Amino acid sequence: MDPTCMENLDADPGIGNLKQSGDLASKVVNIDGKPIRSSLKTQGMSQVGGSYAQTVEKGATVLPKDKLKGKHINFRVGHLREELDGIQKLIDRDPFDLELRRQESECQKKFLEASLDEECFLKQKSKVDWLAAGDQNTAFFHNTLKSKNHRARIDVIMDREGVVHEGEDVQKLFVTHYVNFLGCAGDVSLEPYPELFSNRLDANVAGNMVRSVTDMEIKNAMFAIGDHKAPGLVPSIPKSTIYFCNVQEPVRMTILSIMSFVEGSLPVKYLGVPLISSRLLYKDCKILVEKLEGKILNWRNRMLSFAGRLQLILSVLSSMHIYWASVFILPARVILELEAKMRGFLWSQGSSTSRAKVSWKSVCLPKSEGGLGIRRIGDMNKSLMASHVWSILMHRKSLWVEWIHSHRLPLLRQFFWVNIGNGISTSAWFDKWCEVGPLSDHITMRAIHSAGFSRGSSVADIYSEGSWLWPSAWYDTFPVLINIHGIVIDNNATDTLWWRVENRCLPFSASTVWDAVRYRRMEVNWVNIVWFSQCIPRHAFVVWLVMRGKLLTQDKIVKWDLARRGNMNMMCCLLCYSNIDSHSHLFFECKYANSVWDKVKERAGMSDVRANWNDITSWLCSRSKSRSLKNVVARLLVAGAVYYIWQERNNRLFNNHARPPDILSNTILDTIRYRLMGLKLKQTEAVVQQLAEWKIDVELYDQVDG
DNA sequence: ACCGCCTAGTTCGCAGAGAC
DNA sequence: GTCTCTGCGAACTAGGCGGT
Repeated sequence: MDPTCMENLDADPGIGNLKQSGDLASKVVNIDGKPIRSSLKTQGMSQVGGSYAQTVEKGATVLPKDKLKGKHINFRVGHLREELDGIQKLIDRDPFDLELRRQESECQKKFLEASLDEECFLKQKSKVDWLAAGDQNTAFFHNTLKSKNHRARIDVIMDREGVVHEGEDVQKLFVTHYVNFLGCAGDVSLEPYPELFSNRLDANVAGNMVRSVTDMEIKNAMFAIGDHKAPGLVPSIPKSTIYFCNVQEPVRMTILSIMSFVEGSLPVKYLGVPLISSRLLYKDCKILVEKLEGKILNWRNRMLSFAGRLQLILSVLSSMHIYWASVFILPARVILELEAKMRGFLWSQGSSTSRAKVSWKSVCLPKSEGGLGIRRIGDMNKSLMASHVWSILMHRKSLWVEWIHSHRLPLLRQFFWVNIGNGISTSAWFDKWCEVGPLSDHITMRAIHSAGFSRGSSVADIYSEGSWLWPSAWYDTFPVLINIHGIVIDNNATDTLWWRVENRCLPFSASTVWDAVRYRRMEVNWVNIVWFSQCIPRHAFVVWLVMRGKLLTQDKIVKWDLARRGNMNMMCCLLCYSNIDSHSHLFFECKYANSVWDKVKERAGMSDVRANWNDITSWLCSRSKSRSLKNVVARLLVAGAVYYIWQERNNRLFNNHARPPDILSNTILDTIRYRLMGLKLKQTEAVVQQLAEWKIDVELYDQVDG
């Protein structure tokens, strides 16, 4: 055994502890194979990973001879690693060099193979070493043995009086303990003393207690439990708190002494939301705002793109308030602040340096209507509240619903549509069951009463045998009644309630309600060319801004400046130095932008399209439904060109950093090429042809069947 | 016990100023 | 062009107070 072994053991914290045998804590040292690893280290082998101890336990497998190349393998791994490092450094300097990329992947493959060989070899080697070193009279062997002894030994023990025993005493203490525990020689009769148990069961009852129970008995017992009771449920004292409201002091004290619950005080939280007796105030949900703020603060230091922030808003921030919004009607101020925080995060990552480019109202439209698909908190709140209203109208069984029905209902009825069945449960005057709306909108209570009906009349009460029972004079007084046609009363069907939006009866859900109450706009035709599954999100975001005409271009700044100061600043497009920049100038009338686009448009199949934003978008829109690779590529390229030209413009403006147009167009093409390489495509003839144009090796692809 | 009056606290809508 | 801040009045509610 290598004499340096002991030093290495010391270097390893787990093993080093072995020396301090007096230390109680070190008694349970875990050696799990570390000595072996240490011994391998000393023989000049680098470790590759994996547990050597495991391999020892699993038993030897014989490796083919060519795998056992020893030091040669080790040398090869080191060499390949250096080579790989070198190539990667070169790639860092020039990320777009394709030859280097190819070399890297080749080298990486070789490196992985070599490391695998090395690992196999070392595993095998460790088994051989263990067998050889195990039984020899070496320091390593004795150390291992010593540690095993320590692990199984008790040096100090405390008895039940709290006296600590050490050394020899430990052994004695154990013996006396077990002598007492197991009992002494003497009376071993199993008959207890008669006075030990005063109450005894007679043989009959005792027999009953141990007989087997039938399934029928279990069933009967279960069904005997009340519907609202759980078997064996008793209030838990520590988990329960008692709250008083308007209770006099002596009564309160008496109740407290009987119940032995702890008295609680409001405000208290239940299921994560505050339990309060009055309406919800701003200070009750301030915590929600603070939570959101905390999240944003956590993300502040990350460099996130607009698209990244949008994703966080959609997936994290937008869901934080949902639970509260489903329980409470949130105070307007809370909604206002939550949205202000989201807004601030989206546009300026929590700091207040930059301003919103698009109004929040528009941002919160669905993507199909030109927004970003964020939902307004207020709208969500309304729609979630509506699900409570829904359970009221559906008479869901609950105390709360019953209370609402007796105290609060009459105001809400008119908003819902009833399909008449037998007409019994529908109010003739207040429910909406015909196109003209609730009849109470048109007919006065006085008229209803003088015609012999009452407030509570149902549809069934005013319709019989195919005709209406109201006086014919009503048609003169309330001409709107002429529009009400006969209805079909089906005595076997009950009246059903529907959520009705624009004459369509929909099944109820929070999202249909949200869709009905939210702010809406005309659908935009460009949604599919901005947002599609293969899009590059940060490109898409800039294109979205362009589509809305909201990039902060010079023509806009000039306009405000004119309005404010009445003079023209000296501005010019930083790409071509001739005109001031504007959306139509940048995409792609500008000489610079045009030459960038020129190199790109051919690949997009848009050589014949004029380099004008309107022409380009209408060309794309006419193909926006298509999901063929050709059209996806065109959208990707346009978005890429827009993104990089806008980036270039800003780089020149803020960083004083300029690139020539062909660098830009190459960057665009490369970026799109990498995107294409990451797609999963069905390999049709057209796809193969497209990929060949991009010089993408079809072999590299994850193939998708069907 | 019930009613009306008053106050404090709150939200809402609106408008204008100002910042970028 | 968008957002924030500010101020204003209207409207509402809870709770206190005093009178009947």
